[in-house]
Amino acid sequence: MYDAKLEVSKLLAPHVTGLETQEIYNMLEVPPNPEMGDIAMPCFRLSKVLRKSPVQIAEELAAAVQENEHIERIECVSGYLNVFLNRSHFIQKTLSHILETGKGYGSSDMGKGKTIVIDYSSPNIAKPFHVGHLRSTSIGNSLYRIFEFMGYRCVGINYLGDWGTQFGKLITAYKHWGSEEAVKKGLVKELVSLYVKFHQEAEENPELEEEARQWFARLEQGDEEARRLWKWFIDISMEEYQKIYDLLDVKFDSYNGESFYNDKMQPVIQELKDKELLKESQGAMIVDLEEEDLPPCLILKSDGSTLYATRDIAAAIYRKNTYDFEKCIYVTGVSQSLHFRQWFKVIKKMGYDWHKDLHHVPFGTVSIGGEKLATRTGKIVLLEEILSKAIEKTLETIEAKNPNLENKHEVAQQMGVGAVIFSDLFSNRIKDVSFSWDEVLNFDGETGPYVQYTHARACSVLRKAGDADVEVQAGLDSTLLSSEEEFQLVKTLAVFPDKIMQALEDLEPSVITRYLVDVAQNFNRFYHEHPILVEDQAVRNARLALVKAAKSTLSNGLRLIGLHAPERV
RNA sequence: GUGCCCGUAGCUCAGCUGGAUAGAGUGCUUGACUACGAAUCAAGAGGCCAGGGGUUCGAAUCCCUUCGGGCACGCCA
Repeated sequence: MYDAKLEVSKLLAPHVTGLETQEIYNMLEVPPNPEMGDIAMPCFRLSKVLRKSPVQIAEELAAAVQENEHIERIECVSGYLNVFLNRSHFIQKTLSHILETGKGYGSSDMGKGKTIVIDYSSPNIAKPFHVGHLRSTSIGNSLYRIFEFMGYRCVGINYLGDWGTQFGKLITAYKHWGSEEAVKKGLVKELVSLYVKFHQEAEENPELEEEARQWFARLEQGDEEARRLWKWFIDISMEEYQKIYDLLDVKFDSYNGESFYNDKMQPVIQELKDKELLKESQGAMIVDLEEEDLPPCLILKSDGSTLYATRDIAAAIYRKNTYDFEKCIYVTGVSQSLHFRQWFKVIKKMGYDWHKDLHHVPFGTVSIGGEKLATRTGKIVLLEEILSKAIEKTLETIEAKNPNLENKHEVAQQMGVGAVIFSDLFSNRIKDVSFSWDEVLNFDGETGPYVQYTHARACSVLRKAGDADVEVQAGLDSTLLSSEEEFQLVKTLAVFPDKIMQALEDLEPSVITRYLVDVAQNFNRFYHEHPILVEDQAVRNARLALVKAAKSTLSNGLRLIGLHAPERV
């Protein structure tokens, strides 16, 4: 990949005493306004070392530098050295790289031989799948695709909430008020209402709680009826979740949930004892974290039973042994931050230096109309409902604008679902989000459909160009792409690899989402200003090359955030 | 009470390893379809970057503090 910044650093380095090319590289920045240049070097910091004014340094540097094929000209403006790139050279290098790499543009093999474990989605069995779950699912799925694109082997784990006292409650409720027919008919919805009914009834009949405890105990002891019901509830839930995962186009490599670790916690508890980390406190067993400046981590309740930290620790050790990961990533709500910080430290105290490879990737809370989502109060918006509304709206738009589209239902699904995922991945994951129907169902501006539409538009031109597009690479004369819009678009396309790296380092898919809007805007500006399918074959080929490069970038980027890039919409 | 996070245009958000005149989208007011797709493009209005101190040649960005909001702080996950 052509790296203009690197070329500029190489050019400047010999003239700046005491600084390596790499250091210069890190100093370079992009001017706020394109009219000021393409790459800038602020000279203020050098001022102290060189005992000269920044203005003087910039001017001397500009005079000393031999301009070469990479550079058009250099200007000095109040302490900045502003470099204007040789546009046609830059365009030539950048476009040919993108066209050569195509579907692989932006990818790398940096992760070769390394494994990333990503724990995401992880819904609780017998609970409805709502907007809140979408965040973990979409963020985790995108990280999966980003790491995979960069050559890592990824293991996606859906750590299902398939164990715990809620199953005692559910079985109790089922035995009292449920029936096989009702559950078969109502599925998860019926399970939820049984669960809600349990809580209502338990307010007046506390003995129900005791009954639930007993049912859970029977489940733990392997009681046949309890196991059968438990398994059944899981199957019903999974079937429903699977429909949603299919819609979202999200996959997992493992569905090992909480129950998978039931028999893996005792050895861990023993290990903690052997390492003398376990301490009795108020009847419970804890790991003291005072020297880490954290509250203690609870490992065993006073009745001897395990807690979620126990399970997470056992799971982490199992995953390390099984996958030998480079990183293990947990995508959950920000409310669990302390919990992760605590048990990560327990791993550290156990003497595992891979504790530093454990990463919590928190995201903000979803609220609706200022209120938090809660299954119990019924204050939820089901994801299924959102997706179907979005798909429906997309279909209406297609009927209005492109009624002859062949696979309109498939496309409506890809765009409707895309709109929802896109808006979920648009802002920094840590920000709290307020769910709004207007926003999710708005397809103008910074939205998934806008980017997908732009991509389809590019495809449409390439299609109309017919076999001319075969000549695109050979016929590229980059001096013909001389307009501002064309240059800006190429500049935007060129930073795709940087954006992927940033998203990967920050574990932040929104970097890509926002970048795609940037590409689409630049493409549409270009598209609007310059006719592509013109008579002049040379101009036509040059512009087609640009369109093709933009198309590849858009489609690669969309895949990284989990969206489809349909060729016709 | 303690800790962590957030506060930027009416609204939703970028920008936060310090750099030039703080950017998008949306909404509002206008203009552009006999055109390669108007789910588009262009123009306008809209800001004491929550307030106050400090560090610096330079602060939306770093430090301190106040205010406002969220979350968490032992037997739920």
